[in-house]
Amino acid sequence: MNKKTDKASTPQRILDSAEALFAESGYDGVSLRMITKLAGVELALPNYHFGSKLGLFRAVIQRRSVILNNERMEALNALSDRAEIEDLIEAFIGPFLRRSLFGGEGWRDYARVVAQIANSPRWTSEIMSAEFDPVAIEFIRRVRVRFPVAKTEDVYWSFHFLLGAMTMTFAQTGRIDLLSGDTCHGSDLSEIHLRMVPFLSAGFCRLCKGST
Amino acid sequence: MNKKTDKASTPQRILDSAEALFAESGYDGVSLRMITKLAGVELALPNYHFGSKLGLFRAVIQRRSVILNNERMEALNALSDRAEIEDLIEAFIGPFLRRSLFGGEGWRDYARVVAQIANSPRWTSEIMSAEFDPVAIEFIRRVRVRFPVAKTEDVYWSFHFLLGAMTMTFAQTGRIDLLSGDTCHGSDLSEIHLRMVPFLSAGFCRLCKGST
DNA sequence: GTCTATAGCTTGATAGAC
DNA sequence: GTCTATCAAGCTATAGAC
Repeated sequence: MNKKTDKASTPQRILDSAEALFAESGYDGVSLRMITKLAGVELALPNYHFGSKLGLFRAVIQRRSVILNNERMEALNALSDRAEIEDLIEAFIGPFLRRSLFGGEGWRDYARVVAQIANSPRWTSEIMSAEFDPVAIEFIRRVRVRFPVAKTEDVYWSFHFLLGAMTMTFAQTGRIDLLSGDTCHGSDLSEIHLRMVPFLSAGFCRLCKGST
Repeated sequence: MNKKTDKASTPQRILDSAEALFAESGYDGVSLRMITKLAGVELALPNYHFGSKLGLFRAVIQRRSVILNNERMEALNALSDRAEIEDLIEAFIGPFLRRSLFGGEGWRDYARVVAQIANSPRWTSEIMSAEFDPVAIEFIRRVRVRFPVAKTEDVYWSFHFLLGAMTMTFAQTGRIDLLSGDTCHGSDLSEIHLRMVPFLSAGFCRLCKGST
């Protein structure tokens, strides 16, 4: 039984348990029985509250992507049209980064689920585009304002590289800890923030400034 | 039945079919029944040739990672100690990129499987580190020769961002095609090569040159 | 090396009582 | 909204004939 969810409503308990398990083993690696056992509820309840296993999966994603997208959109709208690329990238990745760092296990697990769906063709249109395209489009619009001479393709590809680096990093797979012999820590997101924004900003500048 | 594998040996046919299906739906999203049906072989044969479903999964990865790692190591060893960061990155990602582009469906599917395991904590030590750490370590060693003043952490994190951008890009999820309204094409890897090496090189320079 | 048959278990979903 | 019971289908793995 999940300590954090003992007093939460049934749908919340189900969402929390599903999120934790999906993060570790993916959509098909988890059964409704595993989820309901962890949540301490009956097997029939996920289907009652969410219609189906797929409905539950979508609900797990949507619950936090709504919050995240609001925060990102607000951060972008707080910037002037003359904002530097560093500010734009900070607005896009900052909310996700801070949630992963300070938001507890739930947000960390959510980031792991996002990394999985972002890297599989299976969920591309069904979930990724549906959930994240509006903010992505606004981010790209502002990058083009910042770099008016940039080719359209260069902006999209820069965003794509950002997306890959971001999703893998926030998923905290443990790879960099292992590879670096514990010199780097995937869970120390302040260690990350210091490096991800400059790294990606430099990439955008090189590609979008027009001066090759 | 798979046209390409009609005349191949049974283990090869099984590997090819498993690769294609794992690429789309991941390890748990695919059953031995689906694999053997696509391969046109009996249900018992994967277990005979590979011991278990997990053994088959490992074999799918290893078959091509051995080839890939040899090519990458050779490309790195062909460089002098004074090679530019662009050359180092080209040596690391070039072989994977060219295989994905010219290697046919098998290599494309392999890249999709790699993206999934690279983005899940579940396979980090078991597969990712076991298969890819040696080349990663050699790449990082050479980056540190190129940037002697760089902090250890900056080099590892730069590599991590490279890894995220690379695996998602080569997985060809279709996201950038959809997002860009078919302006960019995830399958046009020459379009990618032109942008990924500069983007990542700029990131490495910003982080590892020591001049913030 | 291949094929048939099957054991033993788990799966998602639901019908019906409360 | 919850709980029990259950269904039909699917799952991995293997034993034994050829």
